[in-house]
Amino acid sequence: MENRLPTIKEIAKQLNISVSTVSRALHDHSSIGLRTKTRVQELAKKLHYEPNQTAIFFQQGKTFTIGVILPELSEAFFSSAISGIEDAAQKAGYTVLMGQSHDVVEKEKQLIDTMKKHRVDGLLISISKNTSNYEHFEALQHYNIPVVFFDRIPKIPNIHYVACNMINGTVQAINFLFAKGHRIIGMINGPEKLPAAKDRLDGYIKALTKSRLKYDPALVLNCDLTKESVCAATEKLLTGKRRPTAIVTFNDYVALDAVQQAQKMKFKINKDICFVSYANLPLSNYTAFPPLASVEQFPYQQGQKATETLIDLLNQKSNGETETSITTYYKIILESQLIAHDGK
Amino acid sequence: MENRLPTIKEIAKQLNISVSTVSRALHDHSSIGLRTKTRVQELAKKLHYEPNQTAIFFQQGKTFTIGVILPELSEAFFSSAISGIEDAAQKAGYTVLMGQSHDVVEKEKQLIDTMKKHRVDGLLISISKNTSNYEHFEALQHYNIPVVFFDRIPKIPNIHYVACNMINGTVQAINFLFAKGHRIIGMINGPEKLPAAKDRLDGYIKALTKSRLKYDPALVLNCDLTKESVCAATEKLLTGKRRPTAIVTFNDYVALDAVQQAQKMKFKINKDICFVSYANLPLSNYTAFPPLASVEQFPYQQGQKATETLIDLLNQKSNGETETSITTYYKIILESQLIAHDGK
DNA sequence: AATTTTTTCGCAAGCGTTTGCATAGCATAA
DNA sequence: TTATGCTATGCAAACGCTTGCGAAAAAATT
Repeated sequence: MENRLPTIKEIAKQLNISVSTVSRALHDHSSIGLRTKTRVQELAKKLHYEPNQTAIFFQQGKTFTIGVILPELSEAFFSSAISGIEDAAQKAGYTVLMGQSHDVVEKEKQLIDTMKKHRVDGLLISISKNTSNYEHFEALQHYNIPVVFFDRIPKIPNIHYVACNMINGTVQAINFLFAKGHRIIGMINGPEKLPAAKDRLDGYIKALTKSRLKYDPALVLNCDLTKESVCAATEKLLTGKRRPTAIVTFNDYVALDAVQQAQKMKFKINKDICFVSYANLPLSNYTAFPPLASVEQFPYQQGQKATETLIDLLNQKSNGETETSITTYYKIILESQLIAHDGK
Repeated sequence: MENRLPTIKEIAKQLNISVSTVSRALHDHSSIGLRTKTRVQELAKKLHYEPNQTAIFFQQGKTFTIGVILPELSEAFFSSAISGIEDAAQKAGYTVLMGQSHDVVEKEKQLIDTMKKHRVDGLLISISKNTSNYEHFEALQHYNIPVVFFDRIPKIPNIHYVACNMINGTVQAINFLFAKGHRIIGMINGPEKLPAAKDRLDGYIKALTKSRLKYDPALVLNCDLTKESVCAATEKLLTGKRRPTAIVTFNDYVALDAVQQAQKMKFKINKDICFVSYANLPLSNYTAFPPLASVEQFPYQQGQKATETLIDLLNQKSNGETETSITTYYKIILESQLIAHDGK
């Protein structure tokens, strides 16, 4: 009952032909006679033959596998992204190997190692928020394995990436609030290091200037996304000298925490104080006081797009474009979009 | 600049020794002299040598990869589960290859094929809700590749699985409502086909009987989880002859939709009508009228546990236990648990 | 019938690694 | 000195498959 999987060698022996003939027959090669072709194919089916991909991968030096490294699979943003990635990969005949860094740099390095050893054809990476040293990414260049970063992009030149432009979304958000009559608008931003936080701030300043409102740094606070820091920031804003009538928060979770804190401080939501945020989570539809609007970042599409460009790169590579000829780096920016939650 | 990755053969040539010596040196084999060992290791480091896993996989017939097939990555339950899976796999030195079936059977079959071809060492599967024909799973037995099902289990004998017992959780839920004085308790269940739905119903009946309440089939409705069907079910329950004062819903999303519908019908939530559900999503903390309580199904732990038992099986296999000797099938049941949301 | 073309197939190398076995060199013990 | 035992290394096969090239067989053309 030793159920060894059948190989083409097996088939060849049983049919008294050579393995090369079997191989070609299974690939419907033109140089194989119809008679033997069908004989081979029938026996293959009968034996439940399945080509050993590991042998093929090895033989061809290509695995049709793309590695994905991201911080946290259970986070809504990333689970949408990975969903888009997997869909796009599946469509192109690739499978995805994945690992989560949990935002710890050491794990991120390990994962890169694993992926390298697995000989993934390419890599999709959203970097850990604690990563400030990028040499393990740069090392990948030596190995000639294409990388497309998404969402969380390292600050190094000459990389491919797809990200969502938060600036425009932020501008939309501010304009939205401006149109509603708000003139003092605060912001609870994320960790300063995050590029995503910088984008938001840039958009914030840009929109204010356009609306001829003055930019007051005291109205912008950073938080580390923990509930405590969000509450602290909220409290500080709402007790400050210039009390904002609206606050833009880093994401929906921050918004929810901030709302709670504001309520605790006896502020009337959407009356004394309004919130606008990012992410556009579905839950917004259900909560008591969802942000008035939320900037959608299209995680699924980001994942999808990143995968598609990676596969593009892979095709270029196999089409003989030498590495040196690849001088263009994909820098794909999706536009974020403000989604207003029509307050019934 | 043709950046071919260095091989052990390269190293051998440069050092004028044989590949086997290099191989052994890199593995710190005892039969290699210290002198050559260090020479090899140093050159390897200098050349940035990385063993070609694909060759090793092929050679060893083991990939240290486990395949995961589940319906939808972006669903909260599954994204938690996959997070647990990945963590457990990573800990054991495995990587995970994954695909989503989007609940379409054909894709599920394809994925199994892909996984088979990739020669994953084992498989973790949560089946599509539309799967009623299980032969593509049974075929896996022939290939001697271990499978552990989780959460959504096919109804076939002799399989390994880990699931969460919804019966107890349901009993807890009903008892919880009973203790609050409710005597007419409705249920908006999921699709009848789903075993998960059966569990809930079983628990429902069991608890009612224990509390000496009579089981009224009119109080239990099935829905297909779409908003429309949920609303329809809610309306039907709330306009029925015996109007329930509490409703147990299939999951938190269903609960939220039902709450909306009830509000639209001018019912006062938590006064005229109460809700209890499943999933225990974090968002419950934020919504205006979260279910009074929710049955936690521990998706992360399920994923983790499933992975651990799969790896157990793999170890048994490599330890020479013949397949015939494996007569015991793991049937691991986690107990669900009612989490009350202390209504402040 | 002789020759060319086409069809159909086999040989063998190669992909990178591991590993059982053989074999040098060399020191130690008899 | 010779036999014995290590130590350190090399040889070669094996894993399953693909593919360039050559060759036999069959068919078509003179």
